Amino acid sequence: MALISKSCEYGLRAAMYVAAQKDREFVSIGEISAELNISFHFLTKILQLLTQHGIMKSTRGPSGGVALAKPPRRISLYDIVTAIEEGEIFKACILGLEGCGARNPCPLHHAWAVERKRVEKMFRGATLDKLSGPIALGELRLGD
Amino acid sequence: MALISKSCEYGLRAAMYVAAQKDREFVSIGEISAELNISFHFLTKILQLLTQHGIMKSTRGPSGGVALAKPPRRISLYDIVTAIEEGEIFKACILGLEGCGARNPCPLHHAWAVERKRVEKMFRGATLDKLSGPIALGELRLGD
DNA sequence: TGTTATTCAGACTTTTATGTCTTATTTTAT
DNA sequence: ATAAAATAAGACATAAAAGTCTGAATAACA
Repeated sequence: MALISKSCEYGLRAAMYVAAQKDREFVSIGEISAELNISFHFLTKILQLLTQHGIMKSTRGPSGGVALAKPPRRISLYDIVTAIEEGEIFKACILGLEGCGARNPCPLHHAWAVERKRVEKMFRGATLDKLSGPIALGELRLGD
Repeated sequence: MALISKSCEYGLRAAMYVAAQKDREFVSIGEISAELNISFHFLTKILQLLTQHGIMKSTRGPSGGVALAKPPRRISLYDIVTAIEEGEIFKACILGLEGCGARNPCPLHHAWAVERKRVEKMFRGATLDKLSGPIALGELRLGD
């Protein structure tokens, strides 16, 4: 059940990694890719999406890297997912039918609408400030 | 949020279509593909998976086609999904981490485990007998 | 000022998912 | 028997996702 794409998985993990580095602001993409075992160039493109969406910021040159562009409590995993995934991710019909909705529903519409909403809430509620502590302490893992 | 693959969407829709044909047992794949607007050869391969898993049965020749291999109340959308999708679809970590579990969890493990279980229940509870009536009446749609 | 470490941009390649086509096999009916 | 209508099997093609590579731009520092 690949709810989200690899790009998205990587973006989420990277953002949480940055958030967990409390004493530093900018973290290099090289470090993130090495620590989380994600292809450097691929990750670079994903993080560029996040900077373009105002979720992260970046500076080049030595001691450069990426950093959160906003206070961690104002960045949720929902923000990250919607920045990376294209399309109305939390609106789509589970059977892929166009225009599936309360009027003209597919057989799973009503049941799925409930679950979809719950998952959306889960992502909206998961802000980086809540997650960064346990991650920094090693209680929650982002890699192997 | 493509929870399931296209193959899976097609397989689910096709099975529900067959279940909704109360007065007939065998339905040709050509009819299903035309009615649901799914590529004929692609659908053929998907339905072969379902017959190989004992969910459907098939006969060749004129008036042949595919039919449910079991009473509709004994076929759930969960059965269909797990027959088509490979891997432990309802077990996977949302961040794609190997060995994510209660011990050694990813940051989303606990929250996601709850939702995942609910979605699994939704699929398990959705048996073809419950869905076929409203579909046959045109209250629930399977295509455009 | 030059060197180095970094992100940025985009072309390119590989892999996986999706879709198409052709040929064989089976079944029914004439 | 023969023809027609269907599934079975598998090769082939296309599209999308994932991953790689190269060069340019930028920033820090000696």
